[in-house]
Formats: sequence, C-alpha cells, structure tokens
Amino acid sequence: MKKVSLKDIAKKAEVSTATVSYVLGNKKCRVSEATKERIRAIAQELNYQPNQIAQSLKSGKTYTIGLIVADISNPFFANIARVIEDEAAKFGYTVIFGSSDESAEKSWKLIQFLKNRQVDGFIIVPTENSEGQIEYLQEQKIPFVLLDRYFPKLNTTNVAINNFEIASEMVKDLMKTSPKRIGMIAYKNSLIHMEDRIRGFEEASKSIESFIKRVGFNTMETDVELALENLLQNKVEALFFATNSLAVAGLRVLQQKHIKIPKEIAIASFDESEAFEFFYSPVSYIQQPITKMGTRALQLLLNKVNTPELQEKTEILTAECVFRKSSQS
Amino acid sequence: MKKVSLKDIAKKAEVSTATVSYVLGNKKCRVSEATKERIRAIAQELNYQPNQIAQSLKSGKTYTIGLIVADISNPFFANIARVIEDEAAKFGYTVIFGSSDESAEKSWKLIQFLKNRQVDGFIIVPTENSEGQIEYLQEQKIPFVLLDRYFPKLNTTNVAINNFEIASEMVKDLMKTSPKRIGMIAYKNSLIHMEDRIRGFEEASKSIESFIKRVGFNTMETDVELALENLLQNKVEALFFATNSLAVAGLRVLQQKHIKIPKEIAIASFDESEAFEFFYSPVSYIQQPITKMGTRALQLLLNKVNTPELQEKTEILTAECVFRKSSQS
DNA sequence: TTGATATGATTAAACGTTTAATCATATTTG
DNA sequence: CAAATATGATTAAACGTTTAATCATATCAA
Repeated sequence: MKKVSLKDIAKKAEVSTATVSYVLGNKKCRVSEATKERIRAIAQELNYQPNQIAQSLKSGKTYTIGLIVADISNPFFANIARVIEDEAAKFGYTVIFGSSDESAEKSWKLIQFLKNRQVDGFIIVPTENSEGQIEYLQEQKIPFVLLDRYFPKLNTTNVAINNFEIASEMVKDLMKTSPKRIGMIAYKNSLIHMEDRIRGFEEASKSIESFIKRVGFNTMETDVELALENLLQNKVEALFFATNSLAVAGLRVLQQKHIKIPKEIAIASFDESEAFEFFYSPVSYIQQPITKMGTRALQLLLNKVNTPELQEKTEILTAECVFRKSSQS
Repeated sequence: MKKVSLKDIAKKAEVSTATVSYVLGNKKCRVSEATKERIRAIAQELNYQPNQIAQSLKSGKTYTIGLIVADISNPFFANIARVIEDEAAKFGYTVIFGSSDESAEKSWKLIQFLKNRQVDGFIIVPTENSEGQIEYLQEQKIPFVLLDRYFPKLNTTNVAINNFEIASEMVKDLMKTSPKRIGMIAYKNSLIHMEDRIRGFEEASKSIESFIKRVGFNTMETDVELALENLLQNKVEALFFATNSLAVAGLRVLQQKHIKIPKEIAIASFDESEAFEFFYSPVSYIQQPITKMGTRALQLLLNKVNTPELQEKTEILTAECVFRKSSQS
C-alpha cells in the first residue's frame, strides 16, 4: 500500500506529471477539459494526497509554526495553545509545541529542533537569559512573535498585557481594607512581566509596609511555604500572588494553617484556576485575555511570515480584575 | 542570509556534496582525515543545520508524531501531551497536536491534515463514530496507538485504564454509608471508557436504587444543572461523576444550592482537578496514571513505527482511588 | 612489470513536487 | 498560402539531501 504520487496518476492517465500537477493544483494552464476530468477522476479513485514534505522542499514553506511555552501542562499555556491551534488551523497552519520549563537551555534546544524542521515562524514565551536566542532568530531572519513576556531592549514584535497597571489596580483593591502590612509572592525571574507585576504592587502599596518574597521555579512548593510563614510572622493583612501556580501553592498552605480569608488576610492572584472558584472564600483574580493573546500572536506572526519587512510592534492587551470574596473586607 | 546547504559547504571546501554528506553524517566512508576536518570546520563556521525537510523526503521519515486529543486545554490531556512531548524528545521526535472536541468530523480533518504532513505515526484519543477512521489508518498501514479509549471490535494497539474495576471500587466506597439512592453523571458517549465507568457504577450499586444521567459534551453546563436537580428530587445520597469536567460543573451547582457535602450527599469523581483539593469538602477522586499512559503510548507507537509487523496489544494500566472528605461518612 | 587491492573522492539518480521553457499541432488571420 | 496565434501537452531543472556505483590514483604483491 505505497503512497500514491503524482507519478502514479500520470502513468495511469498517460500524461506527464507536470500536467497532473497543473490540474490538481488548479493552476491556470492549457489542459483540455477532458484531460482535466480524467486526471481528477483518477486522483479521486486512487485517493491521492499531496506529499507536503515534497511541497515544502520545493516551496520553502512548511505551513507549520513552532510554539514554545513555559509548560504546556499549565492551564494558562494549555489554553493559549488551544487558541493558537484553532486560529492556525483556519489558515492551514499546524502547530508544533514544546515546553521550556523556564530554562534557557531547553528553550535553545527547542528552537534548534524546530528550526531544523523548517517551521515558518515561532511564537515564543521567552525564558530568562534567552535574549541571545532571540537575537539569533533576528539575524537568521526567522519570523517570530514573543508572547506574555519580551525584552524591552530588543526591537521585536510582542503580545503582552498591561501587567503594571492591572497589578496596581488589584493591589489597590486589596488596600481598601487599610491593611498595615501587605505581602506579595512572585517568582525569582527578571523578565518584564514579573517585574511589572511587582512594580504595580509596589506602586499601589507604597503608603504602607510591604514585603516581597521571590521563589524559585523548581523549588516553588517549599519556597512558597517558607515565604508564607515569614509573611505571617510579619503579620501581613493582605497578600498578592504573581501567578496562578503560586496562588495554588499558597492556598494549600493557608488552608492547612487555617488562616481565615479574607478576615485575617485578604488575597488576590494573577491568572485563573479552577481552585479559585472553589476555595471556601473565592479568590479574586486578574483575568488575562487569553483568546485575544493567542489570536493576535498568531496573526502578527502570519503577517511577518508573509511580509517580512513589516515593522516590529508591541501589542499590549488589557487584563481585567475579577473581584470575589477573598479580597473583600 | 540564505540557509546554508551542503552545496555551500561543498563549494567552500572544494569537494562534492556527497563527500560533505558522508562526513557530516558520520557515515563510514573513505575520506581523508584532513578533508574531514576541513569540512567539519567549514560546517561549524557557517553554522550548517541540515534541512530536515529534505532529509525527510529522502528517507520517508519525519520523526514527527501526530497527537489527537479531545481538547488540549483540558488539564488531563494537557498533562498527557506534556508527558508525550518529553518522552518523544528523548527519541528525537517532535509532536504535532490537534484537538478533536469529541467530534468525528474534526478528528477526520486532523488525521488528513497530519497524514499529509507525513507524520510517522499517531497517538489518538478516538471520538465516537471514528471506527472508520481507525480502519482507514490500518488499511494505509500508518502506525498508531489509541489512548484512553478504544474500539473493542477493532484489533488495535491501545493504552487504557481499568475503568470498570476502579469505578466500581470508588462507588463501593460511596456505598459504605449505606445510601438508599445513588446517582451518576456521565457523558452521552458510547465509547468504552464511559461505558466501563458506568458498568462499574452499576455493578457496585446494584443493591440499591441508582440513577444515571447522561449529558451532552457541548451542552454540558446546563445539562449537568438539570441532571443534578433531577437527582436531588430523587433524593440521592451519593453521587459519582464520570470525569473532572462533569464534577467541576456539578460542584458549581452543589455549592450554589448549598448542599452539604458529604452530609447530605457524598461525592466522588474520576480524574483530577485543582478544584477538588480546595472544595470545602475535598473531593475523592480516581487518579489516572498519566505519566505511564503517555510514556507507554509513545513507546508502543515507536515500536510499531520501527517494526510494523508487530502484533497489536492492549495495555490496561491501573488507576488509583484517592479518598478524601467528600465521600466519608 | 603486470595485475590486484586500497584509498580518496566524484557522479548521478532518487525522494515528490513545482514551474519556466519549449514543442507539436491546429486554427485563425491578412 | 504563409505567417501568426492559440491550444494542449511535455521536458527538464530545481528544492536539499542520501547513497550505490564508479572513477582515478597510489600502493602493494608476485
């Protein structure tokens, strides 16, 4: 059951492969209707499917895009991946994905891997210390869009959200109950999205005493526990989590310690999680426009793929605060 | 900044492309050490990366596998995808994924799409009414492994879990409190995993009155609400959810109606969810061996890819019950 | 010295497409 | 009727690899 190729059809129709290619490709060309019909019928009969590998080799296009996220098993990225997948399919593109685990080394491997597979472009959620990789892509003139984070120093096309403003807005809400001390748990990560969230927190809480605890990505669970214990000792009355993963780990500790939310501590978090809804005191959160982020990233990428000379642009989408019981006085 | 090809290296080294190919491919061949060194140095200098598209065309292998799941944004599938991705990378394979949304039509489109991209094989979470598609793959001699569900009538290689036994075990636990009436919420779906879960429920609850409500995939939220209202009218004292998505929808309704869990109704669910942990009465659940499912599926697939004449086999892994407060008397 | 063997490298075809250039024949035009 | 044009199709090269077959030269044995 060998694959059916143009040659097979050509042989059966007693014409050249060129003719078959013209007909099946619906190219404007001079082939009689009779021949066209015959070829189409045979193609149908043999269930011909063009070999995209061969087409790609010829055209230099694979209609494939590489998606590099931090971790596909994180709902935030899984949802974005889903959006990008659907959007890409509309334009005949397939998505190949990989998880960097916030490691520049893994990110680099993925980029090499996907580049060798001749992806037409990348959507990348960049890791710390990966500026070099991004510059490499620029040098190689490989189209890409950065998502969620970006490097202010590099002139690239980015899709991100208003981290500073929205974090500030959420923390201001936490401030309504006039806490004397407020805490934040963030990742040890110098990327702009994290820095902006922290700046937003600092801006909104500058009138009171604030504590910022930063935890490692790979030691997150235990770090969060230690951080929380410290914050509790410092008697914070409000607490802001920089991501859903941090919040979930934090909730686990808070629940275990029987801290009353929001009475003893008011809390809020970035991102979403099914956990937030079912925590006994539903958690206020910052909702990112995931659908828009995914679709914009893909569209900007396809624009760059099709017209490489396009100017770089940064698109900042706006997130929204969803207030629930955990932050109410 | 055109791509560097063998030809470029050959020209610079003043040898034929064949020689370059032999050297860089580390093929056993007769090339002097001096020439080898020269070629390698030039390849390094030009940062040569082989064009995998061309290699694939020649070899007929793409080192790419197609993964078709119901919905990549569902944590269960996102986690499996992550496992498969990692495992595939170990063997030099890339993963292309797509979501079928439980629609046979979408599934078929994805199969065609990925097949044209010449994937070496598929891992498929099949939808209802997709037997034909599976048989098509068999006819075409395209290697594949079915995951999570399969068609008992078809002789295929499958990775699944002991749905019947584990559902039965969990429901038996729910029976410990001697409820008079018990309910189950499942999907309208004739696939074996769903049927087995239901059979397990029926087997374990056959001594008492039981109610099974089946909801549509696309109308799930409202269907679950209606189903629950009906079950409440029938005064069930225990409730079993066939998947995490159903449970989350159910919890939402139960919480809203202020039903006391487990006092008024004891509950348990298949799969995991962050929600389960933070529900005021932590939800008992059936934990699927996700890592094992993913790695086994991939390994069985690669086995088939490498030795197509291999016999088909069904691998049934065992899930585990995690008992928590929601099902305790 | 002749033939055999070893060594280092090249040639050319192939994978399955696409497409510019060309060819052969038929039809139209002045 | 010859030249111009239209029509239907083919040829051949190209995309970037891989690899069997071949070639040219050097070295060795008898």
